[in-house]
Amino acid sequence: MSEGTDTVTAEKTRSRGRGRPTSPVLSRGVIAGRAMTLVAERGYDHLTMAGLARKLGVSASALYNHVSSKQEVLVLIQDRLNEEIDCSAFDRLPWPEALITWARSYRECYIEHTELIPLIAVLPIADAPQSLKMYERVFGALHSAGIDDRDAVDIIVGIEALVFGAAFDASAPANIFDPGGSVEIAPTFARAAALRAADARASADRAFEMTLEILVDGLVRRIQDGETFSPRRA
Amino acid sequence: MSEGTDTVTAEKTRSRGRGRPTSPVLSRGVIAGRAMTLVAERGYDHLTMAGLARKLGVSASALYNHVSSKQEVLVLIQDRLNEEIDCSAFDRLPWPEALITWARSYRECYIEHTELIPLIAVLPIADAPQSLKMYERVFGALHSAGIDDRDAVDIIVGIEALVFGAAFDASAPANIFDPGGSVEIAPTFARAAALRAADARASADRAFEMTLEILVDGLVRRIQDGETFSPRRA
DNA sequence: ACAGATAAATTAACTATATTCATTAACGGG
DNA sequence: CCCGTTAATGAATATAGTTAATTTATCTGT
Repeated sequence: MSEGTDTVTAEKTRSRGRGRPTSPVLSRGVIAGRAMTLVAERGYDHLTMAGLARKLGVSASALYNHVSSKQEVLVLIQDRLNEEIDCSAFDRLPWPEALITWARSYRECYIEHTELIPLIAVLPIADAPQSLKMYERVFGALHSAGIDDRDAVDIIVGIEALVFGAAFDASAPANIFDPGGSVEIAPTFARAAALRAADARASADRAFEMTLEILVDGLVRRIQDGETFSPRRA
Repeated sequence: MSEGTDTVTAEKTRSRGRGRPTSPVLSRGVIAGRAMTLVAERGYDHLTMAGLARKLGVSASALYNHVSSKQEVLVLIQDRLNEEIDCSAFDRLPWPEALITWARSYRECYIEHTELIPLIAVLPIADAPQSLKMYERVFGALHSAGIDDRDAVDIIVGIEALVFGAAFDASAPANIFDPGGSVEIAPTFARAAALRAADARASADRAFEMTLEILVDGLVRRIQDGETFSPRRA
């Protein structure tokens, strides 16, 4: 709520007609903030350039003086989002526990924004300083633990994959595994899936925690045993 | 290539003007097939109702006689896609290896279609018989291995999460981790990321294989040790 | 065989959204 | 004091998904 609370901002200090306002209404930061709250309130599919501009008390085309496309707005959102991921555990816990805490926080952030995952997962981080800072911190912890560079990156990538996938799962409807009228196709699975539907979110959390724990345990074990990280094939 | 090879199909057998054609050009099956090849050729963002119709030699609005929305076209695509996932390993390999083979094939299928993941990951499978058949097969293998119902579902969900996330990663551009002008923010990470950029796809494959292997190893170990699957918290 | 209902296509229009373009007006340095 | 820069404006364009009204061959019942 730091940059203007409602539709029209700075009404007094800027001219209402055409031409240059007394003090600029827009900036990349202001746009980012508004876009975030808009997405939080109404979901990504309601984020339109026109709607965003309206909330800012400005015309849509004015946005293009500060960002060159809607994609760029998403980059701004990404950086805001990644800023909320809690990396502090790397300062106070051994790396395995810190990794788990980080992954948990990472997932929490994206559960509310699964629509952004397809974009963010393949978005270069060149212009996202917060994301860079995060990676540096995680990577540093793994590096300090004696894990070689390539493996460390692979570990980060692997956990990120799990996090993104699990975020989808957590936001899926409870009846996702409901076979509907086709129980006869999958009788035994249907029985197990029914248990899950009772509390879909808790089940999703449990599956994530289990997978994450097994994964990190496996990493620790491999390091203790001095095994190589390279997989059997490929 | 089974249902018409080019833009206009069945030219001789149907009337060209308005009104009911001699034999129907469209059906859900035909639409699904064309949509699949279109997505395969040009990517999901080039799949438009108009473009699809053009490829079928038909007007866009004609599609709405067979599907009620573009979303429904996606459901058709989903079932076609899941049909291509190779589950045969569960018939000839021990479950840990079969699980790995299945996950590999699953990922391969979705690497070409990451745009569909956000939709498919949260799509109820009630009307997707192929997907149901797949789950029954995987679940059956885990059940036979003595894994209890709830854990078996969690394992499937966990691996699926990894698969979906890894599919994004594999389709990301090579420069995804390139810090651009901000090297100073993440100096050590930047060095490791540069190695990765040399062959991004191979690196993505390696990260996936490593994570998958550790995960399945961990599952096997827990079963051998008779440990519980429930995680430490949540 | 005929009449009406139905199916399956047609064209045209409607809506929403991103994006571009020419224009306008205040500010600030030479 | 003027002129270039900045940051807004509104109008226009392009692309999409979707709906509506219409047309006509085929099917069905009597």
